[in-house]
Amino acid sequence: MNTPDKRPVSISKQALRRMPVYLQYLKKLQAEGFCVVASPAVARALDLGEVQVRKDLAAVSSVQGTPKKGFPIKKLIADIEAFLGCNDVRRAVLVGAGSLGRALLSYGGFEQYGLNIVAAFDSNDSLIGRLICGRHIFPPDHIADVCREKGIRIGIITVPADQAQTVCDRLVEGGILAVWNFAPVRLSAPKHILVQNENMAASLALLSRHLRARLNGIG
Amino acid sequence: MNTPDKRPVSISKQALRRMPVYLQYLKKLQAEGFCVVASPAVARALDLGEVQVRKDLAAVSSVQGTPKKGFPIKKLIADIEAFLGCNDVRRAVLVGAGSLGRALLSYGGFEQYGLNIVAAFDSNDSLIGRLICGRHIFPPDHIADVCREKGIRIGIITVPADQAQTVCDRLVEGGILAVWNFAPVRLSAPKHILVQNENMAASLALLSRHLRARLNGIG
DNA sequence: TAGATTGTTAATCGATTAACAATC
DNA sequence: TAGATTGTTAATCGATTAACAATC
Repeated sequence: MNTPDKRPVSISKQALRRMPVYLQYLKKLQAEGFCVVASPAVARALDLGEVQVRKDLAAVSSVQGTPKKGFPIKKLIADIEAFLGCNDVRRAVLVGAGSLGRALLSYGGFEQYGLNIVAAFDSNDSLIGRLICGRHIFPPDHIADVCREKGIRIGIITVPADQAQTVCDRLVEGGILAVWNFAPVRLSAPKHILVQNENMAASLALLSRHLRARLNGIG
Repeated sequence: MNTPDKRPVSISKQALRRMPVYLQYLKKLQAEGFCVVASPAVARALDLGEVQVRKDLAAVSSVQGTPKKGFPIKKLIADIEAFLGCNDVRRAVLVGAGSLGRALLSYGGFEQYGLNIVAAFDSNDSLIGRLICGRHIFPPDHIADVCREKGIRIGIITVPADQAQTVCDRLVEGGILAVWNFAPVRLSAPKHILVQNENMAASLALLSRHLRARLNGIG
């Protein structure tokens, strides 16, 4: 069992985003047979600052690191998993079984973080009733009912932009608490609902501009 | 024609990430028949700070905004597109035609930002030679050759984690300048290569922890 | 012991927000 | 004119980095 709330660990949003990266790397090290790792090594491997890593790990680790040695990998993995809530399984539904939706359905990697997609919805009649990657496809007007019945907390939106708001409303109606939005629109939702936008265009913009700078010698 | 380098417009990384969001919204407004928009309205619609929007728009707009009115939407769209480099088409290749790879191949939205995926690679024999979403699938050992021949600058990696580094090396060998990496690993590449990691696990971590806080009343 | 690594405090850097004069 | 919105400077906030004493 994990120390239940030693303190309300405060950590920056950015540090939180780095946690899955550490987790990934630590698991790799573990698979390779290592038992202990020091922050400078992690920093080098992941191309991050030494102090940053030291601070991040200190923030989530339940044990102190040993000077000259580092942290026990196994414990660190358990701590990060506990911190991220990988252990409490969270059931989610996905709306929009188009290509992106299916990609997410078939991707097994999210289970590692406790996300379990239990059902999917699509307005396409030819999909309804079918099983895609092991999930039943329901028609969109069942969204609220299914969510309520199964006590779902997370909704994943992978429909086109113009349908996203309607879908969001139905999810909220069904008692969802968090929305992971892949549609390129801002959704409006009650304040207590967390809307996390996945914005690939933003990344693309960054990439595109970097490239431009390189080619033109601007930046 | 756009003002060629009025100044080496400096803008924060965060602001750059917001640009596609503005672009999206402005296009929507334009489609609805609006010609002018003021930053407070944009701020409200996108749930951002007024000053932030004002500053962001001022940074990229080629014309001053008119007090009490705002900005001409058409011009603003053109400016943001020019700023992001949506006009210079950049050809890219994609490696890994699994479910995520196909999702990206079938997604038309990136063309809006000047990204054009011209070929794909996969090690699965049953896919090689086929056409997926209009792109030919080649075997992985042609990566470097194809990139060199076609003068490709961007490589998109959607293979499993353990193959990503090899793929990256081949792309670099083929003269790629930027890598958009969807595999959950840090890639090592020469310093002049831009590696942009698309990290959905990071978003999921944020979402998951928020949800946890809400449910447990931590934060 | 000597040296590497730890945890932490203080300084720096970057981005957001508040405040305000200028303008249509 | 009055009022809304603009652009910009200064203040604040948050995150990273530098510095250093403590420790195995």
